[in-house]
Amino acid sequence: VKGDTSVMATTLLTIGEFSRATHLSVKALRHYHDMGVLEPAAIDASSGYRSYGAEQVASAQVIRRLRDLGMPLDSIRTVLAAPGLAERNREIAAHLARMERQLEQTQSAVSSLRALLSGPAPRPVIEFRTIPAVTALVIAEVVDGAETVAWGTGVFAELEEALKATGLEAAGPFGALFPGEFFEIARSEVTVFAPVTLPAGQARQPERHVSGRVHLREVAGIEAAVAMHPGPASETDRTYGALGTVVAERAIGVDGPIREYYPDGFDPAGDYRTEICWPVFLTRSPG
Amino acid sequence: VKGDTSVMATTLLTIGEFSRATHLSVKALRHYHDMGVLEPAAIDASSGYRSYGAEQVASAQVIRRLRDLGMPLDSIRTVLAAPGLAERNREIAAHLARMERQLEQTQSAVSSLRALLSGPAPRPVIEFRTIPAVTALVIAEVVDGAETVAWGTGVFAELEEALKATGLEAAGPFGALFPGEFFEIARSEVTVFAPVTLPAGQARQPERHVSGRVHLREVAGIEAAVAMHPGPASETDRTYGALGTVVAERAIGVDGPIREYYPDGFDPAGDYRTEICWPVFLTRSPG
DNA sequence: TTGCTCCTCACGTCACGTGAGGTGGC
DNA sequence: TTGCTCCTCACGTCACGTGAGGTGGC
Repeated sequence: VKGDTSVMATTLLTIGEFSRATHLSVKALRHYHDMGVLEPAAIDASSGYRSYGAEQVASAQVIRRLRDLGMPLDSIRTVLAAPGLAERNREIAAHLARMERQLEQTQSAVSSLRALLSGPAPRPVIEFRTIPAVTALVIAEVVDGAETVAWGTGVFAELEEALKATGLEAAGPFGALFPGEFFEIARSEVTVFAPVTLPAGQARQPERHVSGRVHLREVAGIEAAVAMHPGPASETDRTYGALGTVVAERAIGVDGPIREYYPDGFDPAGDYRTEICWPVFLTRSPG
Repeated sequence: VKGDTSVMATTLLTIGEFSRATHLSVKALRHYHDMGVLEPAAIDASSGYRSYGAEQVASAQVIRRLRDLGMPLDSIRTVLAAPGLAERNREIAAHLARMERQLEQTQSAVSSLRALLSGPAPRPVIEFRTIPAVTALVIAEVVDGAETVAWGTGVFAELEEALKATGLEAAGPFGALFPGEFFEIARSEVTVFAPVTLPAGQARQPERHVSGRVHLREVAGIEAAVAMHPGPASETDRTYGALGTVVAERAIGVDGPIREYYPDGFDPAGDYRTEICWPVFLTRSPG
């Protein structure tokens, strides 16, 4: 009679049995209860003993796999509570995309670690230069350090389109501005810009919306220590180190944002160079 | 004169300058100081201001990359303090190996998550069976959950060799015993065994050392609920869930270790089946 | 009656981030 | 004199693990 499932609505398991059936630790199961991720089917009023329904094994397995993938409990709760498949899959897809970005970062960390350990870098050539102000198509947004590369790809594409749509003439390679905080707290407003030549006679206006996220405005001129990094922007750390050192030695560093130019364009998949400009206060004619 | 590096032994940077040059946050740098991972070149006695030497930029970059790879600060300290290249590379290689194992686990989690979400599993066929005691070549060690698969590969190879070396006749597929704790706390003693037939007339001894980690001893008989999982041992969770549920419904679960058999051998890279045996107390003739 | 399972706090872990509250140099 | 940089606590985060100390059912 015990095995007659047509009579018993639900088979209840103790937390220990449930732990062995799902390969989740008892401590983890209690934690999931506290966090509202997986509520026991029943709780004994006097003893506090938890009981789990046999049909909860499926949910527990999903939780275990999502945790194996590093998904936070908050997201898992959302996934399990999702009303439809669409919302559920969206949350999971978003997490897998995060993981993919992380994997890319890991791969780049491995390769630059190899480079770092293979010996000292060739000292980059550093020159001091005055960079004049330009008018530019500009997108500025607050960005998280880890997402900058992915974000940049979309932003450069949008600038490219705006350049075509407006018919403005490009006046040099694309660039980007990173405030000091960007490196210190890995999150701040980043400005990406495409310098343009205004048609002769057109007056400069203070700032004008163009389309989507794109505005037309002036990008200030600076004096800077400049070095060309031979590889993509994701691995510029050695050149940053060299620049920061030289500026501390030979000039007065000032507060403005650090600037990068991408003379070969910006293509996360391919190879391109990155010109790094570290703002300084020139006290004498450089050379 | 400020730029004359032949006179100045070391250029010192403030923590802010050093932060911008290395892309490490000020908070992180202070933490690395507290942890003894990266000591500032100088500390002002009255103000407590930290100063970093320009040549410390290189170490900081290594630290940043190792942190990007998830290496704990303790290991990083070891790497940086390593007297020779050999020791340093050993530590890094060990970490990369850990990462590789983790990546494998992630990949398996993605694929079984896909399976879990693609709908309910076919109910496995479960039978109740009495498994007799056998004499076996045995290796037993305390193992961490995450490392079980890698550990198993070596262990099975060693058992295979011992089987050849002793000339004993195999008496069925290789198996393994997992105490309940193994699933509850993901770490405990795991026993792997190769059943053998003793030559006629040879008396059974209590336990005998054979070679390396291999012993010859009896593996106890049990009564068990048994199900064949169609895939490798790393993705048995659905079958475990079904078995745990059925045992709770239809039998009295007992305390002994859970047992797995590998009738197709054990090959982490390839495909093989896993037979799972959940110990029960049979109260009536099963059928 | 003795183990065994289960319970609830409370605290530890790890690598920082987040304020609070205060000081020194240009 | 006013910002700006830097300082030191102290506490928060996240997903549990690790005891301590105690209770209920066979």
